[in-house]
Amino acid sequence: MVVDRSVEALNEACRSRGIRLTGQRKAISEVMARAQDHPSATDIHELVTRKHPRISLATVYRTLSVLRDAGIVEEHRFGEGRCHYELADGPHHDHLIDAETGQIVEFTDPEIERLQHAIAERLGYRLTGHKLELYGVRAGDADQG
Amino acid sequence: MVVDRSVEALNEACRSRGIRLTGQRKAISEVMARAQDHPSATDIHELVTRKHPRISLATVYRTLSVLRDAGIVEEHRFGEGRCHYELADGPHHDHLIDAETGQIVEFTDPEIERLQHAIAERLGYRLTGHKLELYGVRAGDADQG
DNA sequence: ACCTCAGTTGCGAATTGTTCGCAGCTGGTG
DNA sequence: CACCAGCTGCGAACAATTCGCAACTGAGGT
Repeated sequence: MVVDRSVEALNEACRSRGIRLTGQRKAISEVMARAQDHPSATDIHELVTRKHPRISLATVYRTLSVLRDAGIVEEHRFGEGRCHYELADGPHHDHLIDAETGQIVEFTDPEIERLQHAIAERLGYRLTGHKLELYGVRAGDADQG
Repeated sequence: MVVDRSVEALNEACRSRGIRLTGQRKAISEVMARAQDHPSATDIHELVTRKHPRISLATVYRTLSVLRDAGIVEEHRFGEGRCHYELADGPHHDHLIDAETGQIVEFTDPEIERLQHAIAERLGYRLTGHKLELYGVRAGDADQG
């Protein structure tokens, strides 16, 4: 799923798009590159403070917006209030959220992608984006009945 | 898509669940019954004020929560910040949001429902809920090139 | 190495959407 | 018709995100 997670690749992606490389941005890229989950802005802020104790949450938000607009990170709004972020460095995928633990599982399904386009077309629209989230509990777990 | 939209049916649904029927709640039910779109809490508040000029936005939120928990209305979080509400009085459907106008089109697709279950199963989960939103622009409109 | 300045940052305050605390009110039951 | 659990209005509290502004800093040119 991950094509290239090196910080240098992210920095290069920024340079190529004319995004100035500051210490804060490099630190955020580093955190994003390491992240195995889908951290929120405050999660990221907390992690980045290890390297940049005085970095502001606003800067984290601003940087994430810049990276989002550049197509380098993806922003997700799962269920509740806050946004979650992940690198957009692999092929498209959707998410299944464990309703009990909040754990997020990534998956792809070409069939469902195709269907979404077909549905939009059927309704007279050209698909420009979509959001598919599945919520579930681990099969065979205690809460079955 | 709509099975029964009469205010009396909603009131009865409340009574049968032990939800006390106040003037405010009846007015909110009335607004929801009439709504052809997917109004936000403030939309609903604004409409309800016609009948109850002193109703508080907090009451609207509280009532919507009560109705949501009772399974009488559904709460959606499309793209941006605020929640949108609709009666849960028909069969399940998903939404396509016009990326330009914000207009919401409802649709159902048994195939996609089936696929979602299949995917969850494949990942070792039992599907308990899902969210599918398509974003698109009207095909053949100006912004094609 | 140094200058320059547009772009970036930190701070705290503003915004937006939603919820809470509490004193007063009210539906529906006896 | 009285009672009281549950409901309401109000304004304040909250949470996530954005903004305004003065100070700072990368990276290109010299």
